[in-house]
Amino acid sequence: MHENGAMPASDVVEQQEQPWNRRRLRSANERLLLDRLRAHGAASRAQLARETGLSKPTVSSALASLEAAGLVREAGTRAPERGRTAVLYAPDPAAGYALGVDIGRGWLRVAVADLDGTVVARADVRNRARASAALTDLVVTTAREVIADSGVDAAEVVHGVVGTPGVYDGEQRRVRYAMHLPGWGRAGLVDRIREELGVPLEVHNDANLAALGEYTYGVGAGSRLFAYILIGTGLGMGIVGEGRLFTGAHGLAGEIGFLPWQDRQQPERLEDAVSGVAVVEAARGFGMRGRLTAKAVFDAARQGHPAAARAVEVEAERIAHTVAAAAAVLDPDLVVLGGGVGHSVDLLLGPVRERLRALTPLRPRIAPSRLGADAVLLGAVATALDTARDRVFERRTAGT
Amino acid sequence: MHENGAMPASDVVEQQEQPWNRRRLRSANERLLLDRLRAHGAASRAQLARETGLSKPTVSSALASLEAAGLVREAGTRAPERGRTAVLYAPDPAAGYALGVDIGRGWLRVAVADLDGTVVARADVRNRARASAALTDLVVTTAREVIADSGVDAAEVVHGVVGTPGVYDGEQRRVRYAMHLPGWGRAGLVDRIREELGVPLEVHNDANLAALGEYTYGVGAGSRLFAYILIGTGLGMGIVGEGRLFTGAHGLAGEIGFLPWQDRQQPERLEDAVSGVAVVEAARGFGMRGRLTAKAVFDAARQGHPAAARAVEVEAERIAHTVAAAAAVLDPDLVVLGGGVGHSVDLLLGPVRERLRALTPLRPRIAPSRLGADAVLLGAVATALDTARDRVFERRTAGT
DNA sequence: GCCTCTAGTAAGGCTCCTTAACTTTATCGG
DNA sequence: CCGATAAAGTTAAGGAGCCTTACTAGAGGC
Repeated sequence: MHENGAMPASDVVEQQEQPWNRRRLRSANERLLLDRLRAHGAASRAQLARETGLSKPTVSSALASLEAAGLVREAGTRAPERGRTAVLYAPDPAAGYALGVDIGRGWLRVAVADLDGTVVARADVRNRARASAALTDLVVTTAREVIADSGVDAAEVVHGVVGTPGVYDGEQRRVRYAMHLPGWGRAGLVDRIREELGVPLEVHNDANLAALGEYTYGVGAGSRLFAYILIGTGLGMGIVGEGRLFTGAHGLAGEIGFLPWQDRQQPERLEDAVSGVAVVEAARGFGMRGRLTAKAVFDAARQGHPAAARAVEVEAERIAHTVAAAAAVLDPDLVVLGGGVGHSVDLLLGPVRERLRALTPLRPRIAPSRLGADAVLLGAVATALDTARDRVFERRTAGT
Repeated sequence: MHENGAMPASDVVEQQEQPWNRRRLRSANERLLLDRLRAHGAASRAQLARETGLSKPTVSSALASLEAAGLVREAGTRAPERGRTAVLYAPDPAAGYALGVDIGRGWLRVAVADLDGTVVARADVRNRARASAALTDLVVTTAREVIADSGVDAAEVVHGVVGTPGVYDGEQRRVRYAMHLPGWGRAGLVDRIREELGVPLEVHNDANLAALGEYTYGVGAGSRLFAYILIGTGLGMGIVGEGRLFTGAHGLAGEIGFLPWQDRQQPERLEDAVSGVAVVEAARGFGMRGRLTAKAVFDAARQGHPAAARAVEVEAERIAHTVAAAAAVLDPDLVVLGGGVGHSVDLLLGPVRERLRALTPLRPRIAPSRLGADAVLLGAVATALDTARDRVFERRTAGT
């Protein structure tokens, strides 16, 4: 189910098939401690011993190894009610860095984060590239600049994730179904970026990453299963269950642009009916004139313009249809609306909920995106961090 | 995501949080060997050592422990090209037994299987119960009979799984949304069965179990992600990814009866439009007369009856709509059609595929159920076996 | 009969965990 | 100010389980 772009993360299943010799035991316990520190924050050795069930000497020695490997560092002290003050340990965020890239139609965004997930450098650049070479160049130079800005040695950037519309086909080494990015479907582009940057890269669908971003940093935190609906130039959905992406058999899960949809009017594909363009078309249909954008229509609706208001109603109904279909198939506990319409979700939320009541008895919580335009970038960072943490651990403990 | 009915399987996540002391290492290696034997069949000690990466002495001693615990037994010999003949070991199927129950509207089916998955006893009984007490009694007495038939000591039946329409609500201790089973929604019924049988029980949705059945014993084997659509009195879908059930946030995933559906005609809910009853209604609408059943309509269509043929066409279109929605959201590599219409899938398959071409560019493989009416029962058995194997391993290795 | 090849066992050593006792350092109460 | 107490952390002894090496057991080829 985990359809990585390239450079797949170390295969968990195979690792579990490995036998349990002593070396793996040691490493498993070090890993246990490190994960605990990441999840619950700094802690003393005695505390870790109590919480993990390991003995105090074991914790001491494992922590010493982790510190020697640069994975963990002292982080202040804490005085208990009475007794000796405890020395606290915390993961060293500077043990490695991850790179996140969001290649969108209008903007290219790049960020570098440390292992704590703190973004240490970032750039947002207009994407005016109209050919594949220009785009790859832009990505490479921007990424280099951001890494330079961060003051981090390039070799410390352990892993990167690129978000893009469409789906990366690892065999043909190219992105498919990315209609809105000119030239971006050519083969070998990602390989070129990877080579020039010297960083292992994965490529993922932007809606999927946005979902992961909302899960890690946003409104999806703690959800058992939620769907992120990205409504912009295109239409996409990302699904996150138990903190992991649900990508389907071929990486096409959530391609809700393909949902069947027979309107009274023309549009045959749902994508054409829900995306930003459709709002404009609907507004025109109801009699609005002038140079319209989706944003303009929403703004007009907010001011009480009747044709715009009706266009928004139509859009809400279509979104409700999408949500209803997703709810019936997936049973999420949360649906997040994001993408280009993010700014206008306040207008849509009420009507969508109302239409939904008429469509289905299932009513998942519906919430606007908290991260807005940053969702994809932060999702890319979060995903890159996941494997970066593994890689750093492996690299640094292997040397010992 | 794993919404068990009750008596949840040992929580994997918590187990992974446990520290790795030597006892767990031993047990992990024994487990590794046992799983390998189950997956790839009988093997010698030397062979296991080569394949798992453990040393020969370790394999020998672990296998000796497993044999002493009754989990593994000698299973003949094999002579290599030259050299000493090897003694083969295989999992002992008689180390424990699992119980599967399928509570359907028309039939109650019960089976007992050994740890190899071989059904050792089975009964199919008409379900004429019209009240909750009668149904629970029928389940209990039938299960007792089957266990007695199998010649297995009741204490050796380690785990059971019950399949039913609807969804089990573990908090309220009752089955919800099971419209077609009179009285079956009352609270505490499952607890009563569990008590009277003295077997730990889980309850799962029938479509979900059917999907698992097709995955384990049927046409879904090896699929990365597939959906089983159960079309009978009701309409349901089970989703299996990487061999595990996908149940959604509240166990309602695949409740495609709730898919939005606006037909030119009346039915508002898809369930009413696709189920067996709907076929009959459609046939009547096209002018068929007499006492009709779904089966009768399909038979007539096979004979060339024009109204019946048109009713089947309509049904195919509705199924195609369902498949298209599932495909867009989930991206399965396989969709299995089963349930009451199972016998008539040959008639539907062609038209469904044809309609699908018009609806969406995504075209997962569509196949008829291989297990037919046994899918739910075998799925229940397979699910029960999963946890039964764990339980038996824990119980028998704990004593050592 | 001897060689070769594979299966399986025995002995010794290594790693890493645990238990238990001990040291260190803090607060509290007189 | 000093001993009692309590918590943090270390040291030392012991043990469980794995690996390596070296061996024995049994089957076939020459």
